[in-house]
This record gives sequence, C-alpha cells and structure tokens, in this order.
Amino acid sequence: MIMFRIGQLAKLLNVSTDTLRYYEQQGLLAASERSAAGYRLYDEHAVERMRFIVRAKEVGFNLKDIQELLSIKIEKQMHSCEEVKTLTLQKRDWVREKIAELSMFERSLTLLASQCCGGDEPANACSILTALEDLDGTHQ
Amino acid sequence: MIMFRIGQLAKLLNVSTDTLRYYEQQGLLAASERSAAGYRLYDEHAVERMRFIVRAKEVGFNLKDIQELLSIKIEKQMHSCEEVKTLTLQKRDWVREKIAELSMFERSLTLLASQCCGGDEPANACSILTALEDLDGTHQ
DNA sequence: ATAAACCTTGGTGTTTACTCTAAAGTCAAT
DNA sequence: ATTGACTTTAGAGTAAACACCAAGGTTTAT
Repeated sequence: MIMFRIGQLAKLLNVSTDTLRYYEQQGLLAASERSAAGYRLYDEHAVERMRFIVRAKEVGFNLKDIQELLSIKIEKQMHSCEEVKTLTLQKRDWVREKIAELSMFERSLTLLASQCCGGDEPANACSILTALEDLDGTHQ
Repeated sequence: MIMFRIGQLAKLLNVSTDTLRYYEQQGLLAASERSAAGYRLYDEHAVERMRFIVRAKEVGFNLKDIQELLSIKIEKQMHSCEEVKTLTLQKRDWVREKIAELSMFERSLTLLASQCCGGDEPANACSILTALEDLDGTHQ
C-alpha cells in the first residue's frame, strides 16, 4: 500500500501542507494513520477524498458546502439526490447574486471611465470625480 | 452653520455610527470639530465628503481606492484625469476578473445540476457526486 | 430629577481560507 | 557526524469592513 507523507500529497495535488493540516483541523480530511514518529500518512482513500475536495472547490463550493457534500457522499443511501441538487442550485443562485452585484459595478465603472477624457491635464473638472460628488446618474 | 452629531449623520446617509468612527480611524472622514463634551460634529463639508465615499462604494471602489480618490479630489490640480481614469479602469478590470471566475462557477454548477435527477431516491448514483469523484468533465 | 436616548473610548469578535512562525523532532545521505 | 530536507505542535497573523460590547459621561424631555 502506497502511503503519502503530507509534503508528497501536497505536491501531488498542488496545495500547501498548511492547507492539508487546515483541512484536517476543519474535519475535511484526516490522515489515514500516523508513522511511528507522528508523521501524517495518507492512503489512496485519503487521496481520493482530497481530490474530491479540490474539485468541489474548483466548481465554486466553499469548505462548509464541501463538509456537507462529504457527509452525504460517505452515506449515500442516507441522503437523496434532491439534497445534493439543492445544495448545488443554492450555490449557483448565490454565485448569480454575486455576479449581479459585480455587473452593476462593472457597468458603473465602465460608464464613468467612458466619460473621462483620461488626459494628462489636472483633474480639476474630472468627470469621474464630479460624478461621485454630485447627485448620481451613475446608477443608470 | 448646521452641525450633525454622529447619529444624525449616520441616519442621514444610512450607515452606522460604527462605520463613521471606523472611517475616521481609517483616515477617510474626520469630524469637523468636537463639542465641549467631546462629541463628534460634522459640517456640510464632512457630509459631502461622506456622500462621496458612499457613492464611490456604490460603484465598487473599496476603502483603499477611496483613500486615493479622496486625496486626488482634495488636490485636483496636483493630479491628472489619467490617474483617476486609470484607477477606475483597474477596478473595472478587477471586477471583470471576479465576474469571469464566478461565471465559470455558474456554468459548472448549472451543468452539474442539470445532469442530476434531483429525485427523492438515495444518492447512491448521484451524478453530481460521481462527477466530483471522477476525473472531471466539469470544466468543459 | 430622572429616565431615555445619545455619545465617548478601548477593546474584542466576525467571516473565510489559509499563511507564517518558532521550537523541536525525524530521516536520508554524505 | 552532521547537513539538509522534512515533519510536528500551538499559536499568531492576514485581508476587509465593519459589528458588538462594557463602562461611563451628556443631552433632552418630561
């Protein structure tokens, strides 16, 4: 059985050893066992679990979500597809809200920038500054 | 001359008194003076400065950006339009990057959700879980 | 005169996901 | 035998923008 030490696993999955220790502390990923000297040792199951965590992060889940996903995953027959899909859709909705907020920023900033000459001259009558000073037409 | 106490200004601009004290501590907005009892008093200039801060936040600038904008604003002839426009465009680019990240999340999550039946039955073969377990086709 | 509402300071807590530090023990190789 | 790379722990620090708290002084209204 191949066992990885923390640094090896970290390198394999392109994370830091601190991250692995942090995940352990957060209850996300325990080492399979410890060596005589107390070194963390990870087996294939742990590697797969960590891969799952990494992938879940890549699609936008945070550590709390991943906790839930993992606890569902280890007892699949105790949970329904619906639960998993709900988690996924809730996260997607949250992401959409964030995108909506940022898109408003994007529009406002683009509008401000487009109205500014951007020249080398002093900013005495800079349209961006005056727009922020005066009553706004910035939001549409 | 109308002077506002901290609570009045807070109510006027729909922020908390804590926020105003925090902005003072961060060097964003000082009270114009103090009353005999040590109460912060804000004049029209302070109100306008605070309005500027609020508007700048509304379009997506953070407090550090706003620091810069304010220091440009108080010495307009020492700075160019270009500086202001650059700040604005940099912030917009940052916003766009965030939107791009979130959009990838959105697509991945939508794809995952669409492939999941979402039914009441046990999650043994839940497509979302298996997608996160197996080598990904999640990123396109 | 006394209660309610307001203000002061200094300090801690919140969130998220790590990152860094220090002091010490372990392992492989020269 | 000792260097260098690796690991351990506990604990502190980081970012951002506040929110909350306690203990006390001030104003305002009744």
